[in-house]
Amino acid sequence: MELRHLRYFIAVASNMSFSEASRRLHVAQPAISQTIKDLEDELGAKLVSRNSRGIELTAAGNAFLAEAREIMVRADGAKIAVQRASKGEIGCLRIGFLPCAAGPFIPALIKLHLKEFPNVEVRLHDMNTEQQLKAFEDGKIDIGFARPFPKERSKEFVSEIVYEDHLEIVLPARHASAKKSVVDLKDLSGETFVEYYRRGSPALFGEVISTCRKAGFSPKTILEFGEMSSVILAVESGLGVSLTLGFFRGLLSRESVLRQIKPASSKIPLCAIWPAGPQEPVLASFLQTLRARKPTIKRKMERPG
Amino acid sequence: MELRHLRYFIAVASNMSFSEASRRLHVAQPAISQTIKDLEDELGAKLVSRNSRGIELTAAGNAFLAEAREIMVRADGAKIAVQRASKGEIGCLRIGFLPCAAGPFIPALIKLHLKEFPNVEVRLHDMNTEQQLKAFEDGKIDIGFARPFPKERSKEFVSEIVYEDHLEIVLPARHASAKKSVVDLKDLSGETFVEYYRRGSPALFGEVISTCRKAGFSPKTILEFGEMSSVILAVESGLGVSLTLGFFRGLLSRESVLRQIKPASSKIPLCAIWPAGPQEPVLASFLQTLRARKPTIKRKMERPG
DNA sequence: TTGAATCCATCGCAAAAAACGATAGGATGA
DNA sequence: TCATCCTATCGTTTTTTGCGATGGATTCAA
Repeated sequence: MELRHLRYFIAVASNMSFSEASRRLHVAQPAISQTIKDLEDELGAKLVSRNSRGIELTAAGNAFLAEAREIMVRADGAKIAVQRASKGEIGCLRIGFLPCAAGPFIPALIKLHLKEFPNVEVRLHDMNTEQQLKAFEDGKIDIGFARPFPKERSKEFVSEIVYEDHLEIVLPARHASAKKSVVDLKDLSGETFVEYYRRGSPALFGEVISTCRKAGFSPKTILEFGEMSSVILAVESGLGVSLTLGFFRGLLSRESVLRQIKPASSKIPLCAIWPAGPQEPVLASFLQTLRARKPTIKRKMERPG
Repeated sequence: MELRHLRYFIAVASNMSFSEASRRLHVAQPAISQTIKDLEDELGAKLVSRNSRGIELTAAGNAFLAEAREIMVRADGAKIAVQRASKGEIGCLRIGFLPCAAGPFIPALIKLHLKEFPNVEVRLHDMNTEQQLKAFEDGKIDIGFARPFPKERSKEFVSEIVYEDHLEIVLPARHASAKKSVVDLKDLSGETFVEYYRRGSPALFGEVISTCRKAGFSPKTILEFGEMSSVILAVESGLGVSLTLGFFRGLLSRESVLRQIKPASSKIPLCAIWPAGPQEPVLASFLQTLRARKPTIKRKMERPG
């Protein structure tokens, strides 16, 4: 049985005539007769009773007609589903993101995307950069917002910088250097550094170290905390100073200040990362949304001025 | 697009391999490749991404797979529906019946039939014989329980006697003839006859007349009533006597009696009637039930002894 | 690194299926 | 009775489908 049999049978049943069906289908009448006969033979039951003067459907024919129509509707539905899936209008998009660095702009971005693609299912998974790399290997996410992946893996992925930040220094409000608008990092070589824990963000931690090196020293003591708010609290309690990302300024109270540093750190990018190679339409359309939104994200996340 | 495309695609997607699908389908691998390609061309989207070492479904492919599976299930369902319809297991059976003569056995008969064919939809329509004839012409019923149709229409129908009854006489309990066990109809030639109205059952009415003729007279006065209970009531009120069917004995009170007559009337059959020609399976299976039930119906409806 | 194995795509040809045109048989209606 | 309309059947042509052979690409193992 093929859809052709159903198409012909539906035409015959709808017009109650072989010859009318043949005209509608632009097919010769013997082809219709033959096809209906084949269908009846395969099903093992007469579907049409051929009386003189027109035809009638048997009970089996009526039952089959209803099913056949349903099938044709679904066949059209299948085509439409493919069209829509291939335009990225339907499907599932699994997003990994760094909660601290991407969390602030993710909700608005998703909302924007769903406005245009309301039938896409979005799943958010908060993961650090390391976890995202693994999630890609396991095929668990389609795109990630993370720090750059190790260079040796870069061929497997495409990435695009969403925004960049710098390291700045958090000082207790009463600290001597707090009066300057740009702090010379060398002046802090004797301080205890309070930082976000290494494993949580190796790239960030590494940048802290190398920025100090660039200033000509290695941090004497480093306290690591697993929560950024704990880091700030420690500074405000006078335990030390912290080199951290500018956009954390929102967490500061009156007890601490954020200052630019000299020498400046490298730029610390937050990237959108996805597997190299053929790209699913849901992802492609999401990337379009992301690119359109990027200026807004940059404005929000990068240090003003 | 044909079901073949769906079958092949489902096999490819299920096995995640063209060559494995070709083995399962007992079809050469190039045929699979070509068919999937044709399908993709028609849908205007890649369904399968051919990587080295195995293949992957695209988002469009996944969307299509779900639909395709659904369609194949429904296609099987359509075949099954036809099988069942052609065995009379599903469908709709519209029954016309004489309420007085067929009503008493119809419920049990339907119940019996539905026990074996629970998915048949039964619709009951109470109609007199004349209405049933018209209902057949309009294609409104599939089988009728009625008095025999006029001979000139008999070629269009097949009929089968369900049970037969005789005319008997209903007399007021105090009537002179009520003492006899068999009443000589001649003795009643001067009586008023109270009968079920002619149009309601021409065959029955005609038999009343011809039975009187057989006894050698024409009824002097005939009162017609539209309800059998009114007929009985009239007799019990002393308005006359009534030649009627034996099985109405159930309606009688102490005020009237039912007696056999001499000469006996012709047998009055109640028939199952259906259109000649090809016969729908729902009807065929119902006829089987009817034939199996007929002895019980006869016992119930015909006069004992 | 090389050779064997596996996988999918392509090509030319053969087989099968579908469609066509002609025509026959049956019923209807003027 | 003849003309008309409808469906079934037959033989032929066209289209589709399938097969075998082959090639490029990749993987795995020696």
